Amino acid sequence: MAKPKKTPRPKAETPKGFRDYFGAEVTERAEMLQKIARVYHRYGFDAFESSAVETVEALGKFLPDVDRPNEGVFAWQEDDDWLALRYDMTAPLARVYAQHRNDLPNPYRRYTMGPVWRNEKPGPGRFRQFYQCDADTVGTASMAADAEICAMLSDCLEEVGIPRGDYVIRVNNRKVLNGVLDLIFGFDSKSEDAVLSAVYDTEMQKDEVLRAVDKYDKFGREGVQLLLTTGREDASGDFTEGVNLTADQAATILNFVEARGASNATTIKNLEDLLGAAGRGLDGVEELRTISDLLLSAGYAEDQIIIDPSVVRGLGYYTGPVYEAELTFEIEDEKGRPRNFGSVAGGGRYDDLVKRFTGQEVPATGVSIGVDRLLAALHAKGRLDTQSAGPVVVTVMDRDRMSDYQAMVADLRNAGIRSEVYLGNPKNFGNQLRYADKRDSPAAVIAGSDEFDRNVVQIKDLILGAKIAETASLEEWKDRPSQFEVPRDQMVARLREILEK
RNA sequence: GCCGCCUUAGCUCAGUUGGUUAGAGCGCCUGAUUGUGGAUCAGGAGGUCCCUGGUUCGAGCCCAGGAGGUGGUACCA
Repeated sequence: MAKPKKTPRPKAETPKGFRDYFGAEVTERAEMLQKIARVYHRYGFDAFESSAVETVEALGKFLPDVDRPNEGVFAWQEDDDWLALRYDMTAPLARVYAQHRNDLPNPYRRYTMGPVWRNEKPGPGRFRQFYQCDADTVGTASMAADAEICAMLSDCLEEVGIPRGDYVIRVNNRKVLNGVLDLIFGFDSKSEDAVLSAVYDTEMQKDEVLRAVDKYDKFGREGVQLLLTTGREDASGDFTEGVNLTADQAATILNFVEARGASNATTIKNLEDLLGAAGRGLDGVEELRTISDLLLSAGYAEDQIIIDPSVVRGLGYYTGPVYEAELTFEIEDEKGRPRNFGSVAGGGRYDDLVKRFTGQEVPATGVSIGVDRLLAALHAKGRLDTQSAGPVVVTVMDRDRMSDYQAMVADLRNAGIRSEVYLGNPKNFGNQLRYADKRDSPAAVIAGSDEFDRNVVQIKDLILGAKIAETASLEEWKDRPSQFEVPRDQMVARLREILEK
């Protein structure tokens, strides 16, 4: 006899960076997705859904290399192909558009929602699987498309319960930032006479500058100043290399980042003044002016959508306008410290993404709403009625009358009332009410032989009962002030009254 | 990836200078009440003190290494 090998029990745990969603968490998100989708639909976007798995090749430059095969994405090899879970909705859209471009209308406008996956270190409120809800317009370079996206984003936020004034959509333009960098580095690296290695170094440095500017929100002027010049030490004593710019160069950049004026018109004027005669930066400013004008005439005020030169949105694939939605109200974390929620949505124009597939430049612009973050923000703010209504529980007094109890829930269900018969062991009656309590049931139905003989049921208002219990003495409590008797044929009507309260 | 902090019951945490049987609150289960949620009272279950090795007569406590968690930071389509 072989020794029976004890197989270790599997640990019941969610993998790191993932989580489970129960009851109201699922329905709340479904409702939010539906609200956002309705706005997108109203704006004329078409519903669309693609597979969660793409070839790594189609997803883009993030090829898993030999050393770090899973860096960033969840990828695996199948025969000779590398496959991966999508990490956003935009890269799949570029693939789909390139693939079906002959059959799709032009411009193509679609919205889509679903989970995306990122294989990276999870943080507080940051998971490796999360929901996004995207809308994009592919095939037009018109700034009207960008303006529309911003307007729609504003509508979405208000639709899900964030009133005007509690959010702001900040708009910037990559072309302006690049114009600033041209100014700093003294030449356009794309020109003919540029030395190749110098171009490379400069481009690297430009990326680093963008990264530093992106942290303006987090570290403030001083922090970015340090990052741009000599480097910065964080709270834990870790040191981040600086970009080694001169103080003058850093100051020029910071002047742009802080160029926001009291109104969009002032901001635009500031940007023009700072850019002087420099080339491509001014194109960007002109685009910002167009977007701002379009939004103002569409009725979106500058307390909702503002031009803010400090918006960067990563290095990314963005080529023109970029947008970011931020919640402006303060929330507190578990320890009561005020916390900044950061951005809940973002997007921008990416004119080169489809080109990877087709070789032709296809202008496109779109937005992505981080649904989980938005939900978390609403929760933290207490703007979500978390009280999920449980079912009416029909208790079991007499197991031989099961068919009568089933008839009761059938009546309730036919009347549209969420209800169920207690299916656990009915021996201990107290447990049945405790169960109803735990389920957040609004009411329980009670009927034993006594009630059946007289063709009545007891209805117990559990919400009222809980309220009474807070103050009542034992004797008052035992008196069952929240319970009353009704004829069987009035059960549905009386329960409906309770539910409507 | 880098830096810091942490790891004892389902949860939140005590645990003295290294000392014998590791505790509390909350939660859970049972009963007082087999036809009634809360409160109260009585009782009960629940532990690989993260792992491995070392020091010691003796380790939850000291030392070394590892793992996991967490906070910051870096990267982030």
